[in-house]
Amino acid sequence: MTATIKDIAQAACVSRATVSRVLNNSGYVKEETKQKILKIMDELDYIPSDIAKSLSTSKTNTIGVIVPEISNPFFGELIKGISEIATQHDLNIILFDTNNNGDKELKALEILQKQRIQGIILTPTMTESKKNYDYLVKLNNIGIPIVLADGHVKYSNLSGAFIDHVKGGYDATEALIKCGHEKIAIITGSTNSRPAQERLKGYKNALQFYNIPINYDYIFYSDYEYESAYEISKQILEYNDRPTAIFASSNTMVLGCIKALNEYKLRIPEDMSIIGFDKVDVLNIIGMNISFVDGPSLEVGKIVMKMLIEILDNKDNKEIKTVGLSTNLVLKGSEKCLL
Amino acid sequence: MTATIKDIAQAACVSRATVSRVLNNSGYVKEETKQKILKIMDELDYIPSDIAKSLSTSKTNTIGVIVPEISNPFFGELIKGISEIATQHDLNIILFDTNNNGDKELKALEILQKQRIQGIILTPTMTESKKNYDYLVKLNNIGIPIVLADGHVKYSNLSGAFIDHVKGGYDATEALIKCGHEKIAIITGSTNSRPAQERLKGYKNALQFYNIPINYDYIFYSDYEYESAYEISKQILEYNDRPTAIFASSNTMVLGCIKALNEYKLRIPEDMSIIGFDKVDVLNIIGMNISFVDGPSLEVGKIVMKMLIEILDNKDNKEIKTVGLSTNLVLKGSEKCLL
DNA sequence: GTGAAAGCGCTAACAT
DNA sequence: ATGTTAGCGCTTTCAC
Repeated sequence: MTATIKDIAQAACVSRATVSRVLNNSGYVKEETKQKILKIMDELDYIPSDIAKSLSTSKTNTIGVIVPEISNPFFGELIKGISEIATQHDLNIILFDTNNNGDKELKALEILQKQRIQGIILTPTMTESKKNYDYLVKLNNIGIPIVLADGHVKYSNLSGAFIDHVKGGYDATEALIKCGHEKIAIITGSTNSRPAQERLKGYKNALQFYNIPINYDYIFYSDYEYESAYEISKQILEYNDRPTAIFASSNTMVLGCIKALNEYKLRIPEDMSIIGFDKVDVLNIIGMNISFVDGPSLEVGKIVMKMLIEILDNKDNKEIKTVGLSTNLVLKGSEKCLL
Repeated sequence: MTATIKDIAQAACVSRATVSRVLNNSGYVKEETKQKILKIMDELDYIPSDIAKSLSTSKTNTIGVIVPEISNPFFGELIKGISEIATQHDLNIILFDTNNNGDKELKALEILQKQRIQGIILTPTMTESKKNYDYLVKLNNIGIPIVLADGHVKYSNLSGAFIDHVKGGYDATEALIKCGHEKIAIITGSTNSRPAQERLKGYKNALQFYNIPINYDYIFYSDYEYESAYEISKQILEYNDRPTAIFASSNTMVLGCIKALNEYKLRIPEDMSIIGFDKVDVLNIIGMNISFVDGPSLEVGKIVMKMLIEILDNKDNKEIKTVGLSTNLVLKGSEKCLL
């Protein structure tokens, strides 16, 4: 087995307390004995046990991160942001991918509790409906600081950083309107997704502001998957009164939309204008210029991590904080100007 | 603070040992007392400490996973595969993204050692050159089972599962040859990447087998980034004796290649045939049919995890195992038939 | 400056 | 079927 603090102490003819002191650079220890101890540590390939330290100090210096889907680049960026700040503060990350599965999310929370991690950053998978009782009870009584990353949990009141999806939806729609479009379809996420609801609201707000009547035949509910967006897009293209523009309000759904357009041999933007939501790197790389609303995922990651650290440094302050983040409209020319 | 096993024992008027027994379903305990204890655990919101358990049992049931770049879908899939098997065996995962940074990789190894994790799955970032001495020493003396996931480490001898990149390169090149191409360019990864070397070797082997002389002007060294692949592709397109096909041997590099072709208004495959390496989901989704060599990333993940579990279950057996995995050529029509 | 000793929360012989 | 007890490897208060 590996050497323990006891072995080091014996070999150096000092007490374990002294070894512990040099380990943590705490308290006084004569330079000479310090050097001796360090030398012996090296010789014996000593590696301190974080487990024992955690048990002793009641601090694990580890946080849990729970996301619905790692492979979605939005969360990849989010994690990168979290990771960057965490590393700066010597915090480790235990990561859980729930695969959009609420039960896995609950399970993850339970594991993290047992692991005695210091805090949790969570993007919940069940944002609205599904009033899973066990889940809410767990979340509200978990006794570990939680910060939400761009995902609300109904019936609970937690700190977090949230992207302004209403503004994002508004901006995208407004951009199309300003190009002269009036027949604008939206493919939105499922009704129990709050971001989806908000993006839709932004869409409606923009239309109202510009006095364009809302045509409910132009509002399509998808499920964030490209397949359904593809089917819906085909449906849109078959319309008698075909829209001139489509706001495909997620990075996956815009792909389904593009696929449908390709199949119908329709060009972007000559034959159909489109705007997406969230960046799709590959499209930009290959030079396919699709305008989109950019959600600051990396920044959200950094901010939530900073918020969590502040909470950890300031345990007594139980106040709930909420940070709003604005989206950024990136126009690449996939919206045709009709004026 | 949270309740401990001691609190439960006192409240239930039993010893801590008995509580521990119901906790682990081990040994005998009367149904009646068991129920009483469970009830009290529930009332007191008892959550056992994995930390204390780990210290006591010298088992953390946690493994470390180190990858060079989470956002690359290849590693996303890999992690999914690992995760799936790990969950089945109640193993937790601590994830490290080294961002292709060798120092971070070394740091990750050190943290994992201190965390007393049971084993490591590693895709090293520094496959060939950079004979970082500290790193090798660490790797060879770490005292924790390591399984490599499709990445070799020179001067070390570790178990792992590896994709047959030679065959992948061969298959791609052969497919082009069989379509009648003779002037085939390859954009390969950096010379210190073993997979890149192997893919190149496959390319050469195929040419030789079909008696096509190797033209070293057609071999281009990139760095796995799309930008350089883009620059190289433009260079290729400017050639007097322009190749009729390009084998862009990674998922990022094929994008740079496509970008260049788009800029030159060249159609695939009418004006240029291309084959990539590793799948790019987005391309398939939007209906852009690019042929590619598919590396079984998900399967690699599952296999390495299973290998690691076997090692953990069988500590005395120190034999080094190596599993080879074949690639799969997926033809989508981006190679024009000249015959 | 350094040591002794108790304790963090749990497990696992060994007793009974 | 249950209790006793000695650890696991480290920190930390209080003495000296």
